[in-house]
Amino acid sequence: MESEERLKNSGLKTTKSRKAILDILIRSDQPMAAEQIFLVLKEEQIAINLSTVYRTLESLENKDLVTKISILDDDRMLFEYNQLGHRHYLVCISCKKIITVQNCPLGTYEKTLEDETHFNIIGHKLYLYGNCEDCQMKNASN
Amino acid sequence: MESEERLKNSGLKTTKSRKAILDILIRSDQPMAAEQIFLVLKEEQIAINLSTVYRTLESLENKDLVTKISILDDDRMLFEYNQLGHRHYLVCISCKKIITVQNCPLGTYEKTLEDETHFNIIGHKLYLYGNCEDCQMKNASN
DNA sequence: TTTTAAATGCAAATGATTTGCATTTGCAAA
DNA sequence: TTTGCAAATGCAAATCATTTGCATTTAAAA
Repeated sequence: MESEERLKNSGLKTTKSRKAILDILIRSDQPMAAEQIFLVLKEEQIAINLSTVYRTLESLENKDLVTKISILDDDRMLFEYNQLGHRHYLVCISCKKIITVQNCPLGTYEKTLEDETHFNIIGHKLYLYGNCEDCQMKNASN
Repeated sequence: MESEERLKNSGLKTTKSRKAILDILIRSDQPMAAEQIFLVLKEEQIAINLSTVYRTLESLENKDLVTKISILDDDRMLFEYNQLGHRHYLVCISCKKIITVQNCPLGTYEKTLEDETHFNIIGHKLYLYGNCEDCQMKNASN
């Protein structure tokens, strides 16, 4: 219900599409592509047009209810419910599973880099790639 | 000439396309999209098909002569000559300029995360976003 | 209940990338 | 130097993810 609260407070209308899409992203344990969301909606007999899914994700992103991430070797944009906390992504290069990681190893690095480059840094995205436990075992037995 | 050496040693044929594309990436101070490379080739009157640029980049990437990066809010794949050293990317969200950064703030973080998640981590990509000095000044005067 | 702007459905369009196939080319072998 | 052949390329079309235009529907304020 917190997401509906945030939706109401966002200035956007509280539409069926938005509630449904937020709900799916909240229930998902990893970022999803627009078409994946669309397929889940279909499974749940919620008729929403794919173009609406794209539009809705963009609206929600603009209001910070959703964040967009971009994984190398995946052409698609991925979206997740914005849990309002800093996070990184651990990606299995075999099964493509994405695990969110909370702790940030950067410490004061952004500040240090600002001093060196005269950039005004507002954020970062860190993706770590490797093989998950399952795929390690699978690969070892092949 | 080092790149031609690496190309010869890569097992790929040393074709005109490959030499030309590597040369352009080496001369560029930041990662480039396939179409940008294509346009520079055109400017230099080097007739190479756009589909060949795509194919060539993929071949070169497969042989680690080139690396592919993916910046949020840029649909395109970006490519750069693989200087064979770890690096991160500092991206200006206004002018989209990308600056390569050498030092890595992660320290032993990958190892720590491996212990926590039982992943076998093989690498990471770090993108820092902000405004460059030029765009800070430009934005301040608008 | 009405009104209205935002949201949506629909179909088409767009742009980045990939693909199939005929032809050309790099280069190893003779 | 020539030859043969698999890799590479040009070309045009196809594919896929995403966006767009426009008519209709809907959320919510009045």
